[in-house]
Amino acid sequence: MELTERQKEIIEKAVELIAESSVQNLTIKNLANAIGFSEPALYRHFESKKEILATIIRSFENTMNGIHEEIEHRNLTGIDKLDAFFAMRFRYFTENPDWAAVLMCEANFKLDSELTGMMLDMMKHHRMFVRSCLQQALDHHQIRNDLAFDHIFVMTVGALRLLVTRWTLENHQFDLVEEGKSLIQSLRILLKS
Amino acid sequence: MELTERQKEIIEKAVELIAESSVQNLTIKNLANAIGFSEPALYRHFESKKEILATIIRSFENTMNGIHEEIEHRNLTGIDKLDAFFAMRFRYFTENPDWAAVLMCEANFKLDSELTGMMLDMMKHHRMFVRSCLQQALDHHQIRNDLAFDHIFVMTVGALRLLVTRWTLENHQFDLVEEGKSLIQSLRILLKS
DNA sequence: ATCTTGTTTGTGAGTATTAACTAACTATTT
DNA sequence: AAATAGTTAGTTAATACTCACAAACAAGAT
Repeated sequence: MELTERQKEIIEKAVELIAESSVQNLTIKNLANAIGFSEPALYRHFESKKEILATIIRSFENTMNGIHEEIEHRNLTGIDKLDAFFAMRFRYFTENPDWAAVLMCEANFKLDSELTGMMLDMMKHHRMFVRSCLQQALDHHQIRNDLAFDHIFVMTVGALRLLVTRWTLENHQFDLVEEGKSLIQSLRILLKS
Repeated sequence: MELTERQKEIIEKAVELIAESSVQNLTIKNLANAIGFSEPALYRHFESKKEILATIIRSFENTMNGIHEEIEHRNLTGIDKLDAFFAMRFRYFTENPDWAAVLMCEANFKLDSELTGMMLDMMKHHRMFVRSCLQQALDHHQIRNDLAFDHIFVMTVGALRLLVTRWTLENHQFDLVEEGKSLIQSLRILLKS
């Protein structure tokens, strides 16, 4: 799981290439050219193209785990936890916009059923975390209880997801962190009990 | 723009193949095999692979235009118009689940910049329609006015989009029309003034 | 009825290009 | 002398697409 500097450089460039258009743009040749060495050199650092994609998923998972840990350290509950989580996510995406473009679109990993599985697992983790926060918020009467739980979930996550998608399609022309904060504020107003 | 029966069959199969995994699964060979004729036979009906993808986008656009026309016939306003629009969309997706999977993911058309442009245009149209409905709803005081317009938009569309995405990922294991209706109901409750 | 002619829709055999990946070798550092 | 990280020159398979040809069918003229 420890990556060498060269490996980090490779997956960074790979993410760049995928973000530029799509996974169809990630070829060994393109990737090697982007880094500035020959195709076979790539195979000194990764077994296969699939392994590169798998590493991208694992790296992102690692980052998200880091965010989760930091969140747990802060002893927040319910809606404040969720708030902090999304704020940190937006900050990460702002610093790594290509990663946002690549990972918001699961189609990029449909090359292989194993990769698709990894992607679904990650999404499940994310979903469970958000749901637990929302459940906690409900339990603490931080949010209204006249709505189906699933609807609250889908509105919250759907709105925030779409914000990121728009930010990507509009070439990062607005401040995701600020807009995100503001959107979460609106969600809090709507959902408060 | 008029398609022959054979052409309709071809794009239907093409959509099936893309939905099955992704656009990477759409090759001339796969498509010809799925239909049951040889590769060159395809070129009797479409100039190129790109033309097949463009036809998919245009067909969907046509369907959506049909929905828009029918909506206009009903003389609905604001939130009722939006309601009817999404209900019809969900009905269409239920009857054509593969089309939902293919068209909810713009990455499937990043093969070519022209296709990407067509896709963005279609999304823009969609966005403008929804925004006009929401603006009308605001003007008629059907929805609360203490929230940023963009936030209302992103919550509404984001929630409904995510519902479709989940429905696709979960292999259509719930009734999209019913769940959609129920979600719209919740949105109306939240947003009413 | 049949011959001619043209159109439509298919075929088998091929093209050029590009994909992921490998083998054998070399320069550099440890 | 051994591991590391690169090279050139390949391989094999798949890609989108083309070409020359053929079967099927539908008029229209004889």
